[in-house]
Amino acid sequence: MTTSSKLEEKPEFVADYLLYLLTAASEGTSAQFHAEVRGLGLRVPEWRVLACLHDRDGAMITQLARIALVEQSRLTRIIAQMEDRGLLIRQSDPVDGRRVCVFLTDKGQELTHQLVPKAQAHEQFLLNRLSKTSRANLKPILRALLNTLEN
Amino acid sequence: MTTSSKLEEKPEFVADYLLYLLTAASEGTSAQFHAEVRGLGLRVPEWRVLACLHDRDGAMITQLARIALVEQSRLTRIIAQMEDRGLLIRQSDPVDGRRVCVFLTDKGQELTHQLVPKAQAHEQFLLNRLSKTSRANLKPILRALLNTLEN
DNA sequence: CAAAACAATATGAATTTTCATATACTTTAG
DNA sequence: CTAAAGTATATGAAAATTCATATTGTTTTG
Repeated sequence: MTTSSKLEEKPEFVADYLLYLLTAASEGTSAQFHAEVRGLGLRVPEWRVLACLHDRDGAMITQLARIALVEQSRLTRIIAQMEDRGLLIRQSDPVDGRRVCVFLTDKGQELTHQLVPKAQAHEQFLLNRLSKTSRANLKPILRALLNTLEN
Repeated sequence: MTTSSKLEEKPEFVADYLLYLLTAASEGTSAQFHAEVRGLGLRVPEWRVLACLHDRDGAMITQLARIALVEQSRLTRIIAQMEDRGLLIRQSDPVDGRRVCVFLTDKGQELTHQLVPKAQAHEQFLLNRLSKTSRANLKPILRALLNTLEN
């Protein structure tokens, strides 16, 4: 027999629920870094766009939306605002006229080169607070979890 | 010397960035379940409120906001809508008149008792797709990560 | 090749979310 | 006991987000 009886509360659900742990960990850790992002005058999805363009300058809107985890029509407006602020430029794809390719401007690159190292430093800060084995296992497990979603 | 030279692209940042992996894993896995939630006519934060109340019926708004990862003024409105739909009731705390305690109605409990097992089944579905060691380590590592945030 | 199906982006309009702050109540300090 | 400080919730107004769909361009098919 367990320690609980019919009259006691059932054990807590939320505190041990995988999706809660994932979301809380994601939001909690991100919040720390997002404060730095806002300090540089960017909103979170804007930072994500910069990070994506860091890897793939000239990506099209749909790609950016998928990688930056932002819905397409929302991203279209975010990109427009970022263009207004001189962080990037849009250019219609000569090969496929439906596509809009997005390129960092010098100003956008400057911000990106400021933020990516900060992001990496923050990641190290987080990982350093974990035990050696947790540190070694965290990313591989998350990748495994992501892989299960692909089929 | 590595395989990259000055003329090649630097290795991808985003795909291996911890906060990206966490957010993508969280959003990707959650999306599967959130489809079920919407199928029952609930929005995500509403489901989170039900789950919190499942554990602590009568919790106050601020507590719910913290556990459900929703900003307070937003939660106030969500709770109001849920009350209109007959899922819960608000009751000012007799001990501390500033507080508003939230209780599930029968209708709310019914929905909750439908969803919590679905959530647990989905969690098992996810965990079953991982290797034995990943399965064993995922939650403890996430808890460790959450613990690093608390100080 | 023309028509149909498909794909990428943009946009209007309703809804949601955020931010700052008001309001109401409680606790602390003097 | 009263004033000041603190806490919980609510709310107006601006901004962001979503959803459905329009628009434009491309690919496929008969």
